[in-house]
Amino acid sequence: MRSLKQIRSFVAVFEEGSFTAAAQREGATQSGISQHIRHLEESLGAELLVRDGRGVIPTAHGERYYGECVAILRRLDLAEAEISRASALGGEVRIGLMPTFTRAVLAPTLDRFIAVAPTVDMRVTEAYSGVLTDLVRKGELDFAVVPGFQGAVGLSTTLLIRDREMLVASKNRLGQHLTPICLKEMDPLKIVVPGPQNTRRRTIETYCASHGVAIERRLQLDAMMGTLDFVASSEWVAILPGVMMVNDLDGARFDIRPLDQPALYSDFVLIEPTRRVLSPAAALFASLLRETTEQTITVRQARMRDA
Amino acid sequence: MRSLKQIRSFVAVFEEGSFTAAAQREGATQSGISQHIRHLEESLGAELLVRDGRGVIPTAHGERYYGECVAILRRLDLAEAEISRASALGGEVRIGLMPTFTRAVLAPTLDRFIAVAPTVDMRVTEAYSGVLTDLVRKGELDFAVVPGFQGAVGLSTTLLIRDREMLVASKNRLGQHLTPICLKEMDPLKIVVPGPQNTRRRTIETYCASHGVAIERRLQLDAMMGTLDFVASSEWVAILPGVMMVNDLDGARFDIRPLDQPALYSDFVLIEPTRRVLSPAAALFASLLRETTEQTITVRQARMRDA
DNA sequence: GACCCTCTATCAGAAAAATTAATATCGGAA
DNA sequence: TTCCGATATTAATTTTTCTGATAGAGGGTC
Repeated sequence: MRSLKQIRSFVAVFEEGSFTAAAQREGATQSGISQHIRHLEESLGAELLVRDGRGVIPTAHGERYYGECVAILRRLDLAEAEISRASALGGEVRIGLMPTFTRAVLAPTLDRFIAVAPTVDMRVTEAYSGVLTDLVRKGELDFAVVPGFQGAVGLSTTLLIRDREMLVASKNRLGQHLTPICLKEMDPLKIVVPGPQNTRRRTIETYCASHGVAIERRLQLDAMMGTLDFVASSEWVAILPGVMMVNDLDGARFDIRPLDQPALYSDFVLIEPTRRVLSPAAALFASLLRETTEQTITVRQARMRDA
Repeated sequence: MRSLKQIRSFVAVFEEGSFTAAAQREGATQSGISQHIRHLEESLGAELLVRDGRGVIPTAHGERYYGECVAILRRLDLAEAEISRASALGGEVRIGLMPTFTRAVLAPTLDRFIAVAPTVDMRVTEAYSGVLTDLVRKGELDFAVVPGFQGAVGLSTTLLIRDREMLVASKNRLGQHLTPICLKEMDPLKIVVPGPQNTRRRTIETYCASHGVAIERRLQLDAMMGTLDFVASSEWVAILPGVMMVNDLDGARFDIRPLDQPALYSDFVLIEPTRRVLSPAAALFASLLRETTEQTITVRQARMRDA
């Protein structure tokens, strides 16, 4: 009577907030999902979801049942992972990274990963956090690394790294490379910022507003690589996570100075679907990514002490 | 791909140790069970059970997977119980009791239960522990109360009550009713015992052998009521759990004296299928049964102090 | 309020999966 | 070897699931 398909359908509808979206995610039709939910509700003898013409809202029963269902799916996934993938580093790993990570730490991580797990079919998607979050929830990525945030339905979150934010400008424009800098004491900034849909935008604006940083002009640029290129060849500056800039610590192209008074830190978290368990290969990649990132930060701190 | 039917089939085969028995329990055919297991093994890419011509033996993978599966089924059952049965005292309750319990504590328990849960369809099966255990494992009983023992696959065990064993004889044959008695100091016993398939047989033999109790003659009688009747009208004695004898504390029919030096205690446990969760009604009955039994024991202890 | 847009429910036919009964096969015991 | 009790296999059948089309319900907009 009860089936796992019904449960998976319910979890998908709950997380996506919509039958239609759930159908897409599960590779099914809206009609099929609708019937699964109906049968589930009938056999439980209780409503789980209220259809409100504009999507669905779970009932109290639905909320509780969802929690159990996710836990059950996860446990099943874990049990099966133990048997079939049993420590074999194979299969495919699909991860999502923001440009922050693809710029500098991806390459060395990949080097190490491929050396250890040569047979894994590796796929990296570069996108901004909103897109990555959706892809992870849909199950199209094993995990993604995104800015720390306040949770999302169906995702589990683990802190991967905490990194310092840097003021970046072209060479010889900021003075003492790699030494702390207090923005409040500078001339008004001509600053490049990402669009409002980007989590970083709010972080930066909040920092500037609450610490009296003067801004002369603001330029909205939603391309990370473009931002760096533009900054390198102009008098504009940008605020970027330090982890992006590890290959430019020599000062050949950029002046890089950590924000100070107060320092600004950004969290990056690993998100994965709660209903699933990371494969050994994916878990390995995640730990290598963390290690590599931590090493680059350590290297930078050493350089900063020297400077 | 994976389905709950497959998982339930696997759990049944594991617990019954046989495809054929599992098929019966699940109300399916042996062929269907066989296919479910095959699909499960194929999709996991691992053997779970070794067919050895004389039943099945789980592999190491099978053992681990079984544990997870039971936990998952139980959790699902719990989740659904919370929703559909939500504290409604209804449906049916099927329990199994040994004659030990049906003789004296069943009636008052039923009285109390029916007063509180008048709409429940109540079914009591009287049998010895082996039969009850099988019925519980097959899911045909919600729970049963049997002598404490060393676990069985697929069953969870909870101690219900610990009771003192009594020497029972017809009136005026044992001397001081309700006072402790040391068997070693008695003349050789003419004792009625149950057959070797009964758990009590071993308990009694062990006690007698290890505490120097002399036995003149032994009579094997596998009927509890018959035993009592025979004892009441002869010079034979029996060793019985105190809880059976609460209605005979007045000494009108029997002399009853607790074994002493050392006292002999018997545990009675509640067994239920691990994969399921007791319905609220069943749980209520279990707790009433325990309460009632404890009360009878308390009453007896008061009488014993007086004696 | 009429209209439109988006979402879910329902239905019947098509496809897929589970189930069965019959039978083959295997392994151990006498 | 032969038999017995068990599981595996197979093909036909039954049941369930899935789909595509369509109907209906609920908000937003003009």
